[in-house]
Amino acid sequence: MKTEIEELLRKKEIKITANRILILELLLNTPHSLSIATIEKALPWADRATIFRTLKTFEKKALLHAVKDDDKPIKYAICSDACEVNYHKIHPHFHCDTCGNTFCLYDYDFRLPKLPDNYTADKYSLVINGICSNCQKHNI
Amino acid sequence: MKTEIEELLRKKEIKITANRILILELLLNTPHSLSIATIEKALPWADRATIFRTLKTFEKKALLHAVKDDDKPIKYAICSDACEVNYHKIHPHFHCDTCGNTFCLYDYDFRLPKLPDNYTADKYSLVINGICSNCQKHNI
DNA sequence: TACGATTTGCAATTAGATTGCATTTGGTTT
DNA sequence: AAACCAAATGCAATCTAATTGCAAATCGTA
Ligand SMILES: [Mn+2]
Ligand SMILES: [Mn+2]
Ligand SMILES: [Zn+2]
Ligand SMILES: [Zn+2]
Repeated sequence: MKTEIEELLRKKEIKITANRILILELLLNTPHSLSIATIEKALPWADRATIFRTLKTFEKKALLHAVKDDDKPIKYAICSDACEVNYHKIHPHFHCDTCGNTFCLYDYDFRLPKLPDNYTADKYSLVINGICSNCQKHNI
Repeated sequence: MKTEIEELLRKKEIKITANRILILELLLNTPHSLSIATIEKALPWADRATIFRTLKTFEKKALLHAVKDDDKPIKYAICSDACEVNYHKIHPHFHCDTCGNTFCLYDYDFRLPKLPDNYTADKYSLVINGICSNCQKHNI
């Protein structure tokens, strides 16, 4: 496991450090996006500023992306394999009103409809709110 | 003009005050959403806290809605006529990378595609980034 | 081992949103 | 008109999240 993570960091040209390994491991093992505060709770020995800068580094290297839902602390999630430094695969996100988690919807078939005349688009952000598959089950 | 505004406030059951009239007038006369800071600049005599609470009041009464694009300060825009206290007409927003303004797209034909199994949606937020009609013209 | 470039830890700052509280204001009741 | 009450306002203070400065710790390499 740790080897895979180091491999990933190497591939993205990010210098390997203990902090980075553990933060990346946490993100990889979590099915939803995480905020700095949440990462801080999961890795109590880690410093907030270090987490912040680690996330920024990862973001710059297209290892993860910021997820901005309606809630306050910004969350971060691992990028798709397709993402590179100069190309980010845009995709919708789903925010569950029950568990509060926000998920990346990589397989959701969504395309932007034609814009009004004289408007050009280069990216979008779609956040859907509702109840996630997991909370659906536990709520019967 | 002022009479129309007072009429609108009356219809929404909001007590009429000087602050509210002028803040609402500004929002009505602006084609894009406005942040508290921007309103503060346009109405220098107004207090930030008062603007804040006025916007909250307006929001609660379905006179306007918060617009959350990728940029930091939250913006606010007048609601559509269809909006009521218990029903808000959801619509996409357009953020212009050139002028920085964010517009409501009331006439944009957008419907949420079918979600993955076991996911239910009750609302969404779509923000499109690009260049607006106005900046398009000035950029030839 | 010494050196130079990064990364890290800790404290402090910034930005924006939000609140407490005393005062003012506006409408209503004697 | 004077007293009265509730809501609105102004100003300062607080809170949360994001971000930065700087010195010490690290790491790879000469
Ligand atoms: Mn995502
Ligand atoms: Mn809008
Ligand atoms: Zn859920
Ligand atoms: Zn524009």
